[in-house]
Amino acid sequence: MTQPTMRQVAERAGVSIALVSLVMREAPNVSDYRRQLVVDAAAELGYRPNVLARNLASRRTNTIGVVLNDLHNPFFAEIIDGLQNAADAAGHQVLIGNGRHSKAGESEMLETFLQFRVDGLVLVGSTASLSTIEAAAQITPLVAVGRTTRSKKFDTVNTDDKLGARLAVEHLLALGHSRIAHIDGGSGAGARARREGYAASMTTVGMADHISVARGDFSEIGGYKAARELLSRRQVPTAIFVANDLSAVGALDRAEEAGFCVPTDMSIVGYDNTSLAATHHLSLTTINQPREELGRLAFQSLLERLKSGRTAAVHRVVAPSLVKRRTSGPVHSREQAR
Amino acid sequence: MTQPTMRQVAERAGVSIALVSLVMREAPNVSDYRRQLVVDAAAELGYRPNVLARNLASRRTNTIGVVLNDLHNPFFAEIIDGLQNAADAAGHQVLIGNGRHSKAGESEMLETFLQFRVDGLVLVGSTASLSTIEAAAQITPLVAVGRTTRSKKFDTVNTDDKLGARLAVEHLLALGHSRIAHIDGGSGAGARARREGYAASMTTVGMADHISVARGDFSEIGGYKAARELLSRRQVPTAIFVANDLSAVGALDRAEEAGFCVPTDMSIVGYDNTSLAATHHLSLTTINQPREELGRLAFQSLLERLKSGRTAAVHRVVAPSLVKRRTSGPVHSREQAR
DNA sequence: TTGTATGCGTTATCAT
DNA sequence: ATGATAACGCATACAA
Repeated sequence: MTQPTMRQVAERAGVSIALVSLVMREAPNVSDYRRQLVVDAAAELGYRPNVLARNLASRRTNTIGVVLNDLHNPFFAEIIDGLQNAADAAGHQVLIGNGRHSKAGESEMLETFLQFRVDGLVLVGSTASLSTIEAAAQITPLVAVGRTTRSKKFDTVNTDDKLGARLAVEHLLALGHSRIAHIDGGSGAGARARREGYAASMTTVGMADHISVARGDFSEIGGYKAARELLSRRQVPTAIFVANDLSAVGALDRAEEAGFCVPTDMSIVGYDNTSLAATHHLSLTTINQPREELGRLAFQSLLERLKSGRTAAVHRVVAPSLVKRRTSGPVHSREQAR
Repeated sequence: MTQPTMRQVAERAGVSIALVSLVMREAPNVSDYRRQLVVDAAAELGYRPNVLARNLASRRTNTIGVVLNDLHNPFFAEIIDGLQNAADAAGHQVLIGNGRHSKAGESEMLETFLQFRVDGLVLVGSTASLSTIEAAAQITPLVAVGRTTRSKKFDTVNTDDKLGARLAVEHLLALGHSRIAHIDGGSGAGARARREGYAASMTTVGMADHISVARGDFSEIGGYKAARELLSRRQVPTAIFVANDLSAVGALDRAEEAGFCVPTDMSIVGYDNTSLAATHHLSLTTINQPREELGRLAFQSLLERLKSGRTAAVHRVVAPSLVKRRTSGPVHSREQAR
């Protein structure tokens, strides 16, 4: 149960601890002969470097911490994929912490990672306060994904959510809809921009009167409840733009439960273009976010601060796109008359 | 950027480093007066304990590592929920590593956690070789979730998958089906037990002739492809029992794409009862696995080894149950004639 | 209750 | 190319 140390490897190989250290770090100036001695001794003993000691001494951990907030949303899984590919290529470890949808949980994870002295921090879908994030960014390079709040202290990577919302609204307008409602993401990351983009687009085309927003929370059940409220309002919408795919599924459920046929009686457009939306069964019209690229760019931001010592904040924005599927269609005359 | 240490806190508070250490660990025998001195000094300096140094010195990390293999499957997210609740209550940190569906990735994550000297390891949905796992279990307490392989070296927590498969088959039999096919999980965790349970149940009721298995891999696309193959066989099944929900969605997609109406022409039963299956839109008949309990029990196993020093392996099994929804129904006469 | 001293397993500097 | 040795930041036995 007690693991061998460099000391024991050194003794067995008949060399100094320093040399073992050099071999472990694959230093160039070690004779092949002694290197082999050390490698063999280590293998025989089952030596495994103690990363705690190594990181303590070297003052680097070669690890970046990712604070996630919703393990249930495939959107985040896909961001991690991109992030991890990039980190792997650069030889960095990725550790994931679960913020569990709560500010407290998120702060706790943040603190844990800071105590671990990670080299960098990635916050994805964070709802922590700006001051919390900035405080952490003071300590270590930090990038927030999907958060539009701009700060001079940390980097951000996100989709142009206002544009995304506009694409959704314009798609529905083109299909003849006017009573287009929105289920938002509450105080979640990116929710505000999508909500504002929706309102702005509606206003631009002279449909400010039809602006109708129900509060959601980016969860499936949140979408369900919001749809229930929306469909019981005096002015029933003919289309709903939902702030993310997960909520859109909930909204879809409620709409069908209430007897609406999608897309005949009701069009629904989601946001994210997760694997969920792509399933043939759902076939959800949605706004694509380039998820892997978001992850990749996040790591790139970190790397720039780590390697090049960049300190000025960089805010990267990627473009969303419309993905037409089966949950949106032309407005129906029966609906028009409702 | 360079963080304060205990030394500086001690100087500022006018006490010894040891006393600062005591205060940080909330030791009982410290005078209120000095405690306050230390607490204030720490706050003023923005002191944050260095977990690397702490863990190195104390030889405990208070952290357990979880190796996940599929971030995209909500099934795992729900296990983590249960695990994390239990760990929180016991004051343990949880760090997650992504094995990324590959043996190599999983081994790498395992190694990373071992180098971090985590107090315990949880493998969920692992496909690593028995020897790899046993080697790790030699070093630190380890529990595998969803892996039926029994070993004397590590604990396991899993659902009785043979029973689960039987429940699925019996449900379909009761609906009048006889040509019941199975899409398996390939070499994935739990796949074998479900496949064997399926075959055994079919045999028991004298339907060994109708045993028909297509290879999947627990992924959505895997389910899609397997269904495509199944539906093109000479004997087209009237029902499919799929090894997990995610694959069942893929199978459902393919069935509908091929013109089958579910459940009229084709019944589909999944496995896991993830949030996915529960959506009104899918409403997938499935076998429930008590996911949070799996997570809770996993942590409990670890805790027993950690606290009580248990060393004998314990294998916990929980019972699955059938959840009837809308993707399964009585066999249709037209189908019978096919 | 508080302080002193040693060790945890590395890295890294400086000799040789 | 290799070895001694001083950090790294903290915990902990022991002393006071």
